[in-house]
Amino acid sequence: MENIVKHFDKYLPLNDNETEALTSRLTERKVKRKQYILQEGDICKYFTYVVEGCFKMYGVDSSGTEHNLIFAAEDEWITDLDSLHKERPSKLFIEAIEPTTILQISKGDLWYLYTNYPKFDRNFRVIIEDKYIELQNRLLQTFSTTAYQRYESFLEQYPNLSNRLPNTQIASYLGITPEFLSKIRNERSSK
Amino acid sequence: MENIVKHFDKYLPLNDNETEALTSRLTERKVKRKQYILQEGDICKYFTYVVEGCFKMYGVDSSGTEHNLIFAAEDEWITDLDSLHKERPSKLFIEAIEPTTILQISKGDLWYLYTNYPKFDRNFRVIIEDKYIELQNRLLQTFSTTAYQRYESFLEQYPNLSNRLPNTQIASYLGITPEFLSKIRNERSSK
DNA sequence: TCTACATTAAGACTATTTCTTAAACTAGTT
DNA sequence: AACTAGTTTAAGAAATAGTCTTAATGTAGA
Repeated sequence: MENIVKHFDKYLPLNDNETEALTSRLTERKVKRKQYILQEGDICKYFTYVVEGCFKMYGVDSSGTEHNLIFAAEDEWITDLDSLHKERPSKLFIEAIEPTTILQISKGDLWYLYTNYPKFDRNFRVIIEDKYIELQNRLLQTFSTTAYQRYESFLEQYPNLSNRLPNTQIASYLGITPEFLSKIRNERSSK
Repeated sequence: MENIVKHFDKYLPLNDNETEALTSRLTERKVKRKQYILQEGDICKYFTYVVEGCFKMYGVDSSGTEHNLIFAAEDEWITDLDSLHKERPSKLFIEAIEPTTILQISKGDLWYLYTNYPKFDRNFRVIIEDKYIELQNRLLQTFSTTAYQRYESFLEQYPNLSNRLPNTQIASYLGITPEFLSKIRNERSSK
């Protein structure tokens, strides 16, 4: 719980009331490698904060291929906002890549916080805005650069993740096959 | 100004104080077709609400090709959040596709509203969340479907825009050439 | 009315990426 | 410590979605 309180220090830090209101509504869970916290068809019930470990969120296309939308490691939030908000079945999976510890808040409790402690509106506004920026840059890159360049920027932007994740997962994030990523890495190291 | 006040009725409606605080900080502008409200290299200063007309926001790649990230028509917000927040030069252009009327609020004034009227934190949190969902679905589609399918969903999701926009602009949004979009349209109509 | 731009067409083309197979390696699990 | 499943590299052949080119026609803005 310390982590998440410190987490908010990056935004508007929480006072004692707010801290209590938040922590009393969080549930800690341990999730094993390859375990899901959301599967396609489920309605997403929680906003999840990662204390330790790492998730991937991905969709599966008609031919069964996984496409990683985003990773979430320590000190990051993850959820399927679409499903959470609109209470419709998710098109996505959220799966642990490592043994992971999380704190979860249910939609109802989160709404309670929003209504009674406006600071959460503020803090989550900024959190989402940052995620939006990330996603927008990613989309622009996807349109306007080659897989080689996208791998380069991935390494730059997420140096910690790039050591930690299997290349299959990185390939899926970049939108290519693992074999092709291997070629890119080969090309890279030889120059 | 009526429009924008009504706009907030979709979220938490504004009371008289909030309405006054907002409207007194908005500047109305008329923008001609092909005129920019943001160019690459500028630092984005405003959050812009579209009263009437339509913008495209796009990036230009190393070979000079434009890639449309998003359109914004009546009753929508547009800005380069990255540049606005971090006060760094934008990588994007925001250009009017039609003669357009807008209401703009400066970053400073927006921050003032956030600080003094928490409802704006709430409302913009929800606005951004919706945009985030849109972007996430778009990214997933880009990875997992063909241009044909993406065109289909574009027509479904933005029926009004699809009549209004030149196909060159739609092609740029889909990440293909206008010639290829023409092929897709041809294929479509013949079945 | 003029002019620039948008659309359609159609065929040739190609670059990027996938597919396939296979061998070597690595890390998680018991 | 051994087993097993999954990961990485390799390399050549193959596919294909999408581009390029040219050109004629259509359309909307000024």
